[in-house]
Amino acid sequence: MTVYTPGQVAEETGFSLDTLRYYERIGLLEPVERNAAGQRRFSEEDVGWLGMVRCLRDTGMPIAAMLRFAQLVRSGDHTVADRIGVLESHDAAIEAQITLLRERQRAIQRKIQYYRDVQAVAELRETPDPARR
Amino acid sequence: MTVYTPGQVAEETGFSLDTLRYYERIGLLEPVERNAAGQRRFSEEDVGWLGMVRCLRDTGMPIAAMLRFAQLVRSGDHTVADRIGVLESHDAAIEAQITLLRERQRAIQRKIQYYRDVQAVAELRETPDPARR
DNA sequence: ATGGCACCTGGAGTGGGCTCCAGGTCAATG
DNA sequence: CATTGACCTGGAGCCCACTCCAGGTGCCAT
Repeated sequence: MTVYTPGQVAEETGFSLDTLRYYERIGLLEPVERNAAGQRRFSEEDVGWLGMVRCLRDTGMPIAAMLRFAQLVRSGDHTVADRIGVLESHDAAIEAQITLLRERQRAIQRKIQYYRDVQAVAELRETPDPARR
Repeated sequence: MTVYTPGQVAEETGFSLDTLRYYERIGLLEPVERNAAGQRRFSEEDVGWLGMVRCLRDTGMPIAAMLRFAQLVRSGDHTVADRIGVLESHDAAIEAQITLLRERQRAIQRKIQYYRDVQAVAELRETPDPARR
């Protein structure tokens, strides 16, 4: 059974040491195993769960919602349907997020084009008729 | 020249009255015109700028960056190239955001599929051999 | 044995972005 | 002429998600 030091986990998951401790404190992570000196040793399972947390966080799920999901995961197999429900609705939320992002992006791109046109006109003014320069 | 009351602007832009006042306070909005009673009357231009702010906010631009952009807009035509630069790099940031979101979304969808498989196996266990029920 | 390093704890502090509040002004409506 | 409702101000408060800190432990290499 492989175990990971806090430093390794931070490296792998991209969470800071402080964030890892914070997640454990608030119960997003179950109490992590310790070695004789009291230092954390993360299991494969911990690291896997942190991967899930990474996905959910990066897609905008608030910590409170992740805590509820964590509760489901800990409550055993009879919650599998509920977990699917949570993830499906989050999947839909991500889709909506992307749709909005694309919409706003198009508006910004139109603005860029507008500024380019403004520039082009300005240049025309500088050299109104190339043939006559 | 049409003007808009705070309520109308809130309605149209989706920003709350408090947020509109906050944006003016921090200088994201230039001092808004007032009527005789000291109440705000937003111009078309204000509303247009708020549309831009909406786009930038919704796509994750921090307020500090929007303030810098606002400065460029106010500094006159010679900043058009800079504005294009800001918007282009923000456009790229949005693209990156969407790419990450899609990546995470795929991982979540794989997880959903995994849970569905777990469920299927569980059902098999309940009725191991349909022919023999 | 001495330094350096990775880690530990509880608790306080930070930053971003609003959001709320008390107490007040004005204009229109019943 | 009293009430209602939309608005005003300055300032405090809030929520989220970390992040930092002081003071301490244990282990390893020089």
